Amino acid sequence: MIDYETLLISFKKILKDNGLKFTKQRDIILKTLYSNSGHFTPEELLLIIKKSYPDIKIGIATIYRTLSLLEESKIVDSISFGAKGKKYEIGVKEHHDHLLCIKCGKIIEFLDETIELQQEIIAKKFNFEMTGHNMNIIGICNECQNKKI
Amino acid sequence: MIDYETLLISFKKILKDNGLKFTKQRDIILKTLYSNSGHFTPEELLLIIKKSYPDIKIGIATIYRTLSLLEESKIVDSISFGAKGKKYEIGVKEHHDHLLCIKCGKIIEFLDETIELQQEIIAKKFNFEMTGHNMNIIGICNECQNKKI
DNA sequence: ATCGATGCAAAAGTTTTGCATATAC
DNA sequence: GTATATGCAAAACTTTTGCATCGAT
Repeated sequence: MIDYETLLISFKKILKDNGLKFTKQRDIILKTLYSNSGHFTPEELLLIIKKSYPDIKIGIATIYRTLSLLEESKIVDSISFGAKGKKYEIGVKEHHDHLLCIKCGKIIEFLDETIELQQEIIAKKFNFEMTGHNMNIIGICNECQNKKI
Repeated sequence: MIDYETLLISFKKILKDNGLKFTKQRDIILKTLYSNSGHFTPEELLLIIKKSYPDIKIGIATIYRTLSLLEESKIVDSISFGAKGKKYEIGVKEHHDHLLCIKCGKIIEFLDETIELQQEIIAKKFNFEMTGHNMNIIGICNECQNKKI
C-alpha cells in the first residue's frame, strides 16, 4: 500500500491543479480514511473524526463534500451495501472486491486475478471503456453460519 | 425467462405460505416489473403504474413495502448505482451482471460463465455461504465514447 | 368477522444547498 | 486581498411508520 506521505503529495497536487485549497478538514478526513482501514459512512467518519480530534470544528457537509471530491479524484472508493447509504474506503491500496456478510455486516476484501482479467475481456467485448468495476459476493460468513439467530 | 403465469403462481404461493394477502396493488407492481424490462427506482415504478393504471389508487409506501417483500422473496433483485437509491428489476430471468455507463446511465446486462464459476470458487475459499452476488463494470459505453461533452 | 394491506400524512433519516464568515493562498 | 472552504441551518430528498379505514380470506 502506498505510504501516507506520497498519498498526501498527490492529493495536494490534485487540489493545486484544480485551484482548490488544502485545509485542515481535508487533511484530517484523508488521514482518518488512511489510518482506519475499513468502510465508513459519512456519518461514521464524522464520529471517528470528532472523537480523534476533539478540538477541530467539522460539519457533516464538509464530510460529504470532501468524500465526493476524493471519490472523483479516485483517492477513495465507495461501496453500496444494503439499505443504507454508501460506504467509503481509501482507494489507493491494491484494487480488490468484497465479500459481504448479511448477518453481521462484515466486509472481507479479496483480489482474484481470474476475475480481474475476465472483466477486461467482457468490457472489450461490449466495446466498453472500463473506468472501474466492483464485485460483491453476498452471503453468510464462516462465523455466522454457526450462529442460531 | 419464466412466463408470467408461473411467476404469479409462485408469488401467490409465497404469500399464502406466509399468511399474506394477494392484493390489486401487489398484482400490478409485479406485473409492471415483469412487463417493463429495466431497472427502476421506487419513484419511477410509481410513475409508470400511475400512468398505466390511472384508476388505481396506490401510494409510494406500498411500492416500498412491496419491493422489500419481493426482494426478500427473491422475485426481484436490486442494484445500487451511483448516488441515488436502489433500482429494482424482476429477478427471475437468468442471473446476470451489469455494465453501467457513467455518461448516459445505460445499463447493459451480461452473463459470463467464467465469472460465475470463479465466484463460487472464491466463496468456497473463504468458507462463505454465498446467497447472491453482483458485479458491475463501470465505464463509458460505445455510443458515449464518441460524444463530446 | 378477522387480520393483514393500503393510503395518507407525519416522522425519521440522508444528502445537498445558501449564505455569512473564516481561512488558504 | 481574493477566491475557495467551512459550519450552520434550512431545504430537498428518500424511506419508514402510525393509524384509521379498506378489502382479501
